[in-house]
Amino acid sequence: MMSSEKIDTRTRILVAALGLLVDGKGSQVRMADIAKRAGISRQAVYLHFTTRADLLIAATKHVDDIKNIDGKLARSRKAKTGVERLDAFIDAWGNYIPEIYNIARALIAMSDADVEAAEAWENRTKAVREGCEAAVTALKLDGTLSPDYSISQATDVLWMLLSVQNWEQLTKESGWSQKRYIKEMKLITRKTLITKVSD
Amino acid sequence: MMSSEKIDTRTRILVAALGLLVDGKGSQVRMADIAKRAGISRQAVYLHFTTRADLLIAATKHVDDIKNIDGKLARSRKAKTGVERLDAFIDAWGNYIPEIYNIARALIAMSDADVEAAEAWENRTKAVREGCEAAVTALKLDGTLSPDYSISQATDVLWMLLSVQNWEQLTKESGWSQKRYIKEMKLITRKTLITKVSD
DNA sequence: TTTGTCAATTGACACGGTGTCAAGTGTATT
DNA sequence: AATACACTTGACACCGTGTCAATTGACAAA
Repeated sequence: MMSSEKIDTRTRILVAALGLLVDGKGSQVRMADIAKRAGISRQAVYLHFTTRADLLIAATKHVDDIKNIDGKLARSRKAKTGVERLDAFIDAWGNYIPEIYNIARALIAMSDADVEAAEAWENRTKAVREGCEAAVTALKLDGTLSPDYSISQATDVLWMLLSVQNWEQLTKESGWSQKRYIKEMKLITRKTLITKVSD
Repeated sequence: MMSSEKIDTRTRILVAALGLLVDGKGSQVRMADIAKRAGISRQAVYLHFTTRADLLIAATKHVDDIKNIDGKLARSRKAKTGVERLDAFIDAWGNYIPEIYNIARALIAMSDADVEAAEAWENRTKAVREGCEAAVTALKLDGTLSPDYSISQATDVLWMLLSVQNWEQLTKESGWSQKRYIKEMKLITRKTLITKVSD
């Protein structure tokens, strides 16, 4: 029986889909392409996933498992001060974005056609928002959160700043390196969210 | 003959498309829907626009003409100081976003399937970027631009902050009012781009 | 009045992509 | 030998885009 060697067809499909999404033309990946890459018939894909959206959603979950985003985010929660925690969160999430960027694009593209896809993507962004809120709350507890904002408002702002679209714009349109993106985001969030330390 | 009264079919189509985009389900607007609303046959639409992308692009230009975005942006260029100019630009562009939001969505959605649509949208964002650059340059001349950034870097940041996606996230996801969006954007841009005046 | 032009109409169709269905094949299990 | 299961092949319905051909109706010029 061999526990390894023969990989689950379902995961082979997921891997194929991810492969195409990564080096492919974003949301233009068709069911037939995925099947071909997985080495099975197009129809067989439907034996494992009821719709394209279903498959895409499963693909993002699969990436989460492999890359262990939860673990990375958890580590950011251990930081002592609020500012350190903010930085750690930006490190964790900001460096995760490139990993899921292509799938994100596909999911976002499907979102206005497919409710399921929209919900899947919303779940993910909501999770990020929670991370933002936790970081903001830590700032508040330290007394370093800017008096301009309530926790909820500051969360809105941080969430906006750390959106996939902003990452996309800065790195893809403006040509920023990943390293620079992280560095500048830390700076911008400091400037906007953290109170002026004058003593 | 009557110069008015009988409106150009082409514009009737554009108006129909815009109407559907505004109160409709974003990018889900079909050629048949537009034709129906314009009161003509689906095929007749193709007598005026070669493709759906073509129509959508023409629709954005039509909005620009009607709402006179150029005029509004031009006014922002008259401000005396750099900071005033930045505010005026945010007022002009930020308040224009809701007008084009739905068309923007449709255009963005088509962008990874249709090269023309992608270019049309890119042209528009490029125009916004130029506005950002002009505002940033004005700050630089005043000596109020933060030493953290070169003109080009500051433009990247401002451009990112004023993206349609950020407007969408803050107003649609976080529930900010338009008024608040404008107010907070002015604040955030000040905090990130403007040097601390300590004297 | 006839002729021509032009916008629009009707109806049919090709294409590409998703999702479904039915019948068949090969292989491992019992 | 019988059964179950994963997968295959081939056909097909559905939808939306874009195309084509033949027709209609109005208005203008001769």
